[in-house]
Amino acid sequence: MTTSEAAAQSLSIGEVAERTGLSVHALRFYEREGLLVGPVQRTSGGRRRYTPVDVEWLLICVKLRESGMPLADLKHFAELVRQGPGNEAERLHLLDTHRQRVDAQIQALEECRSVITWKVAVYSEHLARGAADGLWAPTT
Amino acid sequence: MTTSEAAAQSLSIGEVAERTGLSVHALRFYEREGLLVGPVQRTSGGRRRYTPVDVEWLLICVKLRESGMPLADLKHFAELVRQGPGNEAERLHLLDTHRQRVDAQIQALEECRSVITWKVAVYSEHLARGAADGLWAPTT
DNA sequence: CTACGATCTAGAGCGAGGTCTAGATCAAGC
DNA sequence: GCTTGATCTAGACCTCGCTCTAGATCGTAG
Repeated sequence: MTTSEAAAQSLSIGEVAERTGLSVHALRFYEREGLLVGPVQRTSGGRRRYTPVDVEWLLICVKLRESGMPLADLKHFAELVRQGPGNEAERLHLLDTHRQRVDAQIQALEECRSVITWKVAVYSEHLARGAADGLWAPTT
Repeated sequence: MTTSEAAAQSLSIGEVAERTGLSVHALRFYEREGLLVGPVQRTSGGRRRYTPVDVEWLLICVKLRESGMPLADLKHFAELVRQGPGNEAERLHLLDTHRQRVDAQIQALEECRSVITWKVAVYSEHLARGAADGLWAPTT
């Protein structure tokens, strides 16, 4: 890839915000916090230029955050990647641990869902019978 | 139910904390914030005594919180219940809206899960092939 | 009666995860 | 050259949801 091709593919912070769903504030915050793998390139004027690899990494960050990974873990993962090859086992462990947490979360949510669904059914049934049943007094 | 039976069934804040998983601090906080349906009864000495109905409500609160309902919504729900019969439609709406959010959350988590699973598979495969493949450089 | 642990109130403090502000600079269009 | 909008930095500020502290009181076991 030539320099001009790289420049053509690179994106401004605003464009990256659009593509990732993160705010420009959050993007700068993530960078300060060391959550990115490399330092973001700058134009001669000092503006950030994100490469497609940067964006790919950010999209993964978004997925990990969305699923509840704390910023600290994300930072740790970024550090491992920065260190380069040799620590793949640790990266794997980090991801797999998180996957287990996500599984637990899904299960917990499904339990909540069934409790809520049951309550919704109770109210629906009551309303379907109409106000005629004036004595019904839901405790909750 | 006689007064003494009610007393026998009632629980101290510590016992309720155990049964609900909330801390005693959180229980007092919830009360202050108006998240409970009624005022908690007190002993002559001023200690709280929770009824089984209080505990049942708290268990529902826990499920709703666990599934991401904000305290403000929980408070709103509690207010509706406090107002008594007549607003069941609104309660239903509140719960059903939340159920939809939970569904969306579960779906989002499942997407995250599949992204993570894929990444885990990539690393596993790499590690299974061993370090012989020295040129492999994961971008993330 | 004395300890000692549980509970009380009011209010301060905290950690996570951003968000926003001020004031300056950059870059593109007219 | 001038205007306008995007971006820059450093750092203050915010919301949420508790958590903790201090100092007093209650209540039970010995």
